[in-house]
Amino acid sequence: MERPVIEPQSLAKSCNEALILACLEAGPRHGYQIALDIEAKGGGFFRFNHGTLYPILHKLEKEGLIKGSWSDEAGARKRKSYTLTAKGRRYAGDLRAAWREFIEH
Amino acid sequence: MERPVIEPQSLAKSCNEALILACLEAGPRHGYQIALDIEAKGGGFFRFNHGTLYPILHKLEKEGLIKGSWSDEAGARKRKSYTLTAKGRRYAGDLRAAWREFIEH
DNA sequence: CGCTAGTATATAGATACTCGATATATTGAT
DNA sequence: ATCAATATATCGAGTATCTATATACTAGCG
Repeated sequence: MERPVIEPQSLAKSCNEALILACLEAGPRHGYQIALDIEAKGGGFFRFNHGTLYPILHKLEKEGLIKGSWSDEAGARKRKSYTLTAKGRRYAGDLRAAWREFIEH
Repeated sequence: MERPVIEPQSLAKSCNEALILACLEAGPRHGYQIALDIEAKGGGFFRFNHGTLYPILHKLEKEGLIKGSWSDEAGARKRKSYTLTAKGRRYAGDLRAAWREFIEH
């Protein structure tokens, strides 16, 4: 099983997806937090669009790469926490390794 | 001048652009060679689409990040070699640094 | 010499994605 | 009470990408 989990038809598995998956590798978090993390980590270079974020999360969930679950704590605001699935973790690892070849000269 | 050269409205400066720029940081090369390099370096994970490549190169050239020049050697096939401009080199460096934060855990 | 495969750039229609705006609702601060 | 921040979500318009197609040169083969 050398091949990536999801057939990459191309590079269109966009920056957004790659960054979100890399972010979730560090641990589960909810959508808004992902956006803030990416903005902070990217040193202001990546400005995340909230209108872009949620559709991607839904797509990734539909593809089985991440899994969302609503928190139901009393007195706390409702939020949906996302975790990488086994499939998603493999995919994120492969994707990151491929990127590293270009990033580390 | 801490700010990136080109205002990144978002992440939409796609994977394709980031990879092409990172590729050209290693030295000038022509379109087809860029596609082969990215395929090879990405370990089969990135499969580059030739129909995608050339429009992006034209766009990057129009934005002043890269500069193309036709080789005119006798007996050799015509090809357009692309080089990073000063602006493009700065942008590519910033972009790579931002990506590194996510790639190197 | 004709055939095929690989090199090399380029464009177009259909599809998919992202942007920016908008909507809703809760929490914390002044 | 009011404002800003948190938190998720959707929609139309604009943009980018995919797939297929087109052109043309080079090298290798029998």
